[in-house]
Amino acid sequence: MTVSNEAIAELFENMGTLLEMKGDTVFKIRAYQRAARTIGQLSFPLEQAVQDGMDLKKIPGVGRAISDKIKELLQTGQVSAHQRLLSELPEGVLTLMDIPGIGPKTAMLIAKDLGVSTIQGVEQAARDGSMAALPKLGEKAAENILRHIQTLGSKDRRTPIGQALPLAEEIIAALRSRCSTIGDLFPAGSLRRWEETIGDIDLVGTSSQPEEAAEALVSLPMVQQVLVHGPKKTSVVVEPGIQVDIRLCEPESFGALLQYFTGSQQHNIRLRDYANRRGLSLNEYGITDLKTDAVDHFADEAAFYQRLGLPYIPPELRTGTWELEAAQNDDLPDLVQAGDLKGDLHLHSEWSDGSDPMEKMVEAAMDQGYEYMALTDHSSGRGIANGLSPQRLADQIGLLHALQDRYPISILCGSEVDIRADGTLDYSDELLGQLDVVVASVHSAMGQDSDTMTRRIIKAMEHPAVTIIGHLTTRLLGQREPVQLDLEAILQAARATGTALEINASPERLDLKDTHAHRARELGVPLVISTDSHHHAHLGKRRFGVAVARRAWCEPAHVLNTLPRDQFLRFIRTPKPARLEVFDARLKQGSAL
DNA sequence: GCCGTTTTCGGCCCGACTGTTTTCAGTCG
Repeated sequence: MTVSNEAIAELFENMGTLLEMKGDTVFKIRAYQRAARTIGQLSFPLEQAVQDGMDLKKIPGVGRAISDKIKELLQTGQVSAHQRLLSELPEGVLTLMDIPGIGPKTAMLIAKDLGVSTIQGVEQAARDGSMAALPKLGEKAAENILRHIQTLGSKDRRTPIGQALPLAEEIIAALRSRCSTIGDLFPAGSLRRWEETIGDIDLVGTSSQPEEAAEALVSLPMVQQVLVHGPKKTSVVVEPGIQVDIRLCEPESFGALLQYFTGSQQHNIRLRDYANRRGLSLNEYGITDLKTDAVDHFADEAAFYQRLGLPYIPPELRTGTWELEAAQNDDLPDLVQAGDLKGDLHLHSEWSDGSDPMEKMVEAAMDQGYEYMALTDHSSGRGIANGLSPQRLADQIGLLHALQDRYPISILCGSEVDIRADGTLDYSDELLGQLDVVVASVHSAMGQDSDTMTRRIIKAMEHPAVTIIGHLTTRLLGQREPVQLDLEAILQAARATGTALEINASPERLDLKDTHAHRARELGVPLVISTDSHHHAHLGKRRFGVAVARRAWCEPAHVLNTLPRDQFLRFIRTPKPARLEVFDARLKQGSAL
C-alpha cells in the first residue's frame, strides 16, 4: 500500500477544517493547514523518506505531533485523532464546504440545525426558506449560497495556466482600452507564481481613479456576474466561468500591493511573521514600524523586500516552504530565464503531425535566437500522427543535411521515438545511431501498472541512443491523468544512464511537473526545456517550461539546452553515461561563481 | 500544533467585503 503526499496533505487539511468546526484554537488549525500545504509541495515522497529514516521534523511546519501522525498513517492506514474528529461531528459536513461562501461555521450550523449533509440538501434548504430562518443567516445569505451552487460544476475546477494567462492578458488589454487612468496592470496571484493551474485571475495595478477602473471591469461584455464590488476590491466572473479579482492603488505603494497580491498566502504569513519579530508590520499598503507607527511606502517589490533586509524573492519561489530561509542565508538560486535557452530539442514538422514545413520550423528556431535545434518528428509506431517509416526518416535526414548549408543555426537530426509497451524502441539500432538527438516517449499502453511502466522507461533509458525522455508521465492537464510509475527509481536510472529528462513546455502538458523537476535537479539529472511545437508559433511557449524549471529552483547549469552550441554538441557526441562529465563540469563552474 | 538573532513559554498575518444579531462574525485570499 502506498500513501501519496497528496493524500497525507488532504488528511491534515481536513483535520484543520474539522478542528475549526469544533471551535478549536485558530493557531492549531493554522498549524495543520500549514503542514498540509507544505507536504503537498514536497518534491520527494514522504513514505519513502520515512522508510529511509528521515527526521520529519526537518520539514517546516511539521513538529512532534504531526510527525507522529504521519507515521501512524503510513503504518495503519489511518490517524486515530482524525477518526475521532470525524465521529464527533455530523456526517457530511466536509462536503458542504465545497460550496463557496460556506465555511466551517456555516457548514456546522446547517448540518446540525437542519440535519443536511449533501449539496442537494443545502440547495433545498436554501429554496424552501429553512436556511434563511437559521440564526446568523438570512434571505441574502440563502440567495448567495444558491447562486454559488449553480456555478459549482464549472467553478470547482482550476483552470490550466495555458488558458488562464492568455485570458488575463486579454482582460488587461480590454481594461486599458476602456480606462485611461490605469497605469500599471499585471497578473498577480498564482498566475504570477506560474502555478500549473489557476484558481482565479488576480489583477493588480496603479490608477489615480481606482473606482473608475473597477467600473470598467464590471462593465466588460465578457462579465457574467459581479461577486464583490467595493471601493478597493472588485470581483467578477467572466465568460468561461473564471473569477477575476482586481485591486488598484497609487503608484507610490504599488510594491506592497503587488507583493501582497502575489502571495502565496503561506509565503505572506511567514513573511509577516518574520517582519513582526523585527518590530515591523506588513500589509498591502506598506511597512509599519511598530515602535513609531511610521509607515514606509514602496513603488516596487525589490525595495519592499530590501526594507526587510532580504534579497528579492522571485514569485515562482514564494510557496512559503524553504524560500525565506534561503533568502535570509543569501542562498537563493539564480534562476534560469527564457533568454538562457540556446536551443529547442523537440520540434515537429508536417512530415509527421506538425503543420509547417521543416524550413519554417528552422526559421522559427532562429527567430527565438537559438544556436541549435532538433527536428524530432514521430516514429512509425505513431500511425495516427503520420509517423515516419524508416525510409522516410532516412530521406528526412538527407534533406536536413542539405538544409544545413542554407542556415547558420545548427540543425540536429532527431526523432521522437515511441517507447513500445515492452520498452523497446520503434527504429533499428542502426537507424537510431544516425540521429543526433533521440527523444523517447510513451504514447501507448498508458494503463500499465507502475512496475511495468517503470521497467519499460528504464529499459529505454538504458539504450545508448536515447538522449532525452519526452513528457515522462504523458499527462494532459485536466484531461488525462499521468501514468503510474516509480519516479524515484526512474530519476536514479536517468542519472545512472546519463539520460536527460524533458520539461515539456506545452502548457497542456507541463511534464515533468515542478515538483518532479525539483527532485530531478536534486539528483543531478540533466533537464531539457523543449516546446514539443507542432506549429512555428508554438516555440514562443517556452516561457511555460522555463516557469516549471524556475519553480524547481533550476539555475541555467541545471538545464542542458542552456549549454552553448559547442558544449552541447560535445555532450551528445560523448557516449552515455560519460557525457555527464560535460554537464557536471558546467554545474561545478556554476556553483563556483 | 509549531517555533525561537528577545523566548523551550507565550506568542502566532492582515485586511476587504458581506450580511446582519447594529458592533461584528464569517469568509476569502
